[in-house]
Amino acid sequence: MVNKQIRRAVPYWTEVEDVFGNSRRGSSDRRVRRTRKAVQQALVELILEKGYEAVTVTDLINRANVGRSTFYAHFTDKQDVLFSNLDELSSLLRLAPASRPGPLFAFSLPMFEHLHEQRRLARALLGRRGGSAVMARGEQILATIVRDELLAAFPPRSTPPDSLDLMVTCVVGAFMALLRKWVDGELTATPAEMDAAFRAVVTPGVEIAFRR
Amino acid sequence: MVNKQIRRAVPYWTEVEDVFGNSRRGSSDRRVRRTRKAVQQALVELILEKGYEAVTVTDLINRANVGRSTFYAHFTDKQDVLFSNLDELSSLLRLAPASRPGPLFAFSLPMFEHLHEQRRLARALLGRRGGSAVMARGEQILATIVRDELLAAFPPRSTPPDSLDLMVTCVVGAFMALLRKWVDGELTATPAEMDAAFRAVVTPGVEIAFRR
DNA sequence: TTATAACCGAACACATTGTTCCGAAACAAG
DNA sequence: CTTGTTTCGGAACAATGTGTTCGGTTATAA
Repeated sequence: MVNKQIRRAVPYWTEVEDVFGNSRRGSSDRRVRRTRKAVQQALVELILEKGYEAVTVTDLINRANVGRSTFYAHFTDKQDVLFSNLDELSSLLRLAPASRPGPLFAFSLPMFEHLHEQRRLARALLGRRGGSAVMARGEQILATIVRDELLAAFPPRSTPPDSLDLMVTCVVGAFMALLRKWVDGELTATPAEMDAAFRAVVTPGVEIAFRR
Repeated sequence: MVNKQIRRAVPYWTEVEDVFGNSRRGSSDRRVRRTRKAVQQALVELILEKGYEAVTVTDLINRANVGRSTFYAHFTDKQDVLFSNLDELSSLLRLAPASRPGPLFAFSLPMFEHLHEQRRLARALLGRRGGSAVMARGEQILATIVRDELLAAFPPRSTPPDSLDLMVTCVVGAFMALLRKWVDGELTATPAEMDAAFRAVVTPGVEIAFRR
């Protein structure tokens, strides 16, 4: 009577790692790919319709036409689905070699351009209707990028480290604020214009602070 | 058998208005004041312990030692309690005459100072563990302040209006990012240092953009 | 073809929300 | 102090959402 069969969905998978450091997988079984994609797409649709907070797991499985037990065989949470969607956006955050000499904040333009192409997904994940978790993680990643870039561009001795933190926070905060309003459609501008505005406000202050 | 008696808690109240434009009241009945304050304090405590999202209404009424029906006689939501707490912080946002000549972004230092005094409350309401609604509203209010300040300091013709929006977004984004990390204790600095860092990064870019 | 794994869906226990009701207690006014 | 009013407490309730279990069915890969 004891059920010794281990019930595992998503078995023979190869490991991949997303921007969160979580392990994600690419399946060999067609059913698995089908189910996961259906749920992910359903989440994006529902976020754009009602906002992330308002989306329930019941909504998801109805929209995706997936059984309840099936859902929980693949994802632990609503949030798990949210994060799984980030695989597609992760490449975007991986650019920025950080040690290449050049103009400051080189990540800006490519990032705006990439988000422009993925408008729909970006809006769902990064906009106000999306959960704040994605933005928070993006902020974190961007902070290390900016920090490394500044340390590479200027001799580390010229500034006390805690002052550097303050500066990084300012720069990242300005960028993320621009980005959020842009994907939400509250700002109408081309990627080039966004990049120009960001750099115009932020760069002079940074360079003066480093007395270049 | 019909209950014609209108059951209203919180009756003979004088109107007040908070930063959200909602009407709040100061009661003459001691029981009412006692109940409201108990719930508000309970929320602050619980936010600092578990974070806003994790706090349930049941948690609130247990911590505050208040009956369930009593709670719903005073507040509609968890969020309603959150907003009601803002009365204490509202004065902080009301400063900034906006039309007085002087250094740019004069709101910055007083705001950091005031938040430093109200450390505990500020952390609960504005920090990561607090709901994002408060931050969102603060951002909105600050945006109009910054916008008015820039329009007052520079002739409106010198800049296209949509470019102004971009700049305002940058400035507000930088400030709010600093503020959030500061109240969360991720940044250790005095109010004066916070103000200096904010102005150092942001001011040069703004003044150059307006070719002063 | 066949063994296996994924799927469906119902049923379940549990938590949370917001409402209703009534007796008890606190309050303010006279 | 008495009296009429208002608030409080707390149980009970329906409604909704979550996450788990399990037996039967179907799709998949080899």
